[in-house]
Amino acid sequence: MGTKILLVEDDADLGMVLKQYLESSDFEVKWYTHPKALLEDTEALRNNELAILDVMLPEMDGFTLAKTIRKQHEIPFLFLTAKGQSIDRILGLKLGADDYITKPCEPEELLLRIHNILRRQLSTTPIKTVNLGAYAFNPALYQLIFNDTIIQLTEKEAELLSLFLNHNHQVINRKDILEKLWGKDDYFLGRSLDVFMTRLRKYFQHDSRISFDSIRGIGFKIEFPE
Amino acid sequence: MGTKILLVEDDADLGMVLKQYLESSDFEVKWYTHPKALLEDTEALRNNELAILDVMLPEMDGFTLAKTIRKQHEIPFLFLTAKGQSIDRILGLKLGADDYITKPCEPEELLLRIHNILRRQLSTTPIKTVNLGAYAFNPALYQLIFNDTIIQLTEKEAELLSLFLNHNHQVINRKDILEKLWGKDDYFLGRSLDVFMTRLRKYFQHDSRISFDSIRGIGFKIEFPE
DNA sequence: AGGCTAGGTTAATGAAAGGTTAACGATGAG
DNA sequence: CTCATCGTTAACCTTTCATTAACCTAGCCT
Repeated sequence: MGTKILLVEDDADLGMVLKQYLESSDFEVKWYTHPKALLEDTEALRNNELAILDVMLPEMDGFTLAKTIRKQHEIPFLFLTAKGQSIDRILGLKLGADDYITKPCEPEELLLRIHNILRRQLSTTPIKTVNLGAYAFNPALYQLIFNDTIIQLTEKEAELLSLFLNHNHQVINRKDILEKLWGKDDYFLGRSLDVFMTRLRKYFQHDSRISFDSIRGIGFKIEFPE
Repeated sequence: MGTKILLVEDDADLGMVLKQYLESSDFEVKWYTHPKALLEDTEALRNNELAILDVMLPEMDGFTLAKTIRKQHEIPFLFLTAKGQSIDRILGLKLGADDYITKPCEPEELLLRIHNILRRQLSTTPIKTVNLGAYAFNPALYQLIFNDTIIQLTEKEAELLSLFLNHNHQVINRKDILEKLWGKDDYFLGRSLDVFMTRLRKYFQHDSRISFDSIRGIGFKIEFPE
């Protein structure tokens, strides 16, 4: 029994080839020719582990489709792009394990990327929501729950919080945070980080067990209750 | 200034292009045309955060190079492969964050993969501490641990202590200390050093085996238990 | 002994890091 | 086009730390 993969590809020939190739590599493939067909198939979205999306699709491009799906489901994407096509938007999605590959692609490369994603997936997909003292956090939906009220976090807030969750009880460098979330480290981004720290602290002010202590010259020490 | 990257590429044209492109993207790039040159530059291996290796190199291919470096240093690799080249061996390396990209590559794709690697990188760096009698010292976090309590040192205190650790049982000149930590030696910096000595002595007052004895006119004699 | 200097100690000072709040400007939805 | 949203930048304030200053003690010389 193989891993279940969703495939959205409008070109009938390519779709068929991919499906057969992946099936021969021991995956279970469900193939859609229209983005909408996948969106409506919520059962499939819940039970599959990877979605391969063509970027050029009728009605709705692959990135938009991915973004729409992300609002509800936590599933990694592998995008199929034509050579030279801009991939800036992948950076915008940024949640987790996504990757992309250019068409036409080597079969082995496709398999490698799929395996990479699944490998990362395994180690990084935790529970749907994490309990944080008096709070609960859903990383996929950027939501923080406190006393039955939902606090909708922004993308960066959620990313930062997710990063901290993976480093509970640890000290984490400013520089590492900046590299990881922003890709580089300069003065202004550092100030930006400070602004986000203030925001996170405000969200968590009602549970004194949760703290983000600053360590001058180094970074922050993260504390969440077990 | 951005993240430091090592690049090994024997083709002069491509090497130069890559170096310039990455520098324009705010990375700091050190470029080698031969694998050996990198292997010998241990200082660079310690202080850099990502190595981009061409797979086809003179004398030693990129994978072998990576494997050799891995024995000593923990650094993620991004491999440059020609299209169609076998990539099986990348799977063999298997250590976490590595990735690869096929030449010729889109500039944005290169940046994307670099950022992906750096993003994943953080979670895997371990912490190490040195035992000092009744104390333990973590140089990376500037922390001194004594009886389960953490004493947060400042940057200069930690630097000074680190210097002393490298000269256990030895006499060390005032002048050398000043040159090393402050870059120069004048009257005021000397007094500053004395202030730091007082502080270090206070921190370590609970273990009599640890001492920083002054030797008039010369410097200090450092003693830590083994 | 007394004078001189190196170093010990503590407190004052100024610069830089970080905290906080608000304004700005890009982006995207309606 | 207008409005809302969100990340970034700006401005201002607080805290921290290295440096400087001031005063004190111990060693060394004649």
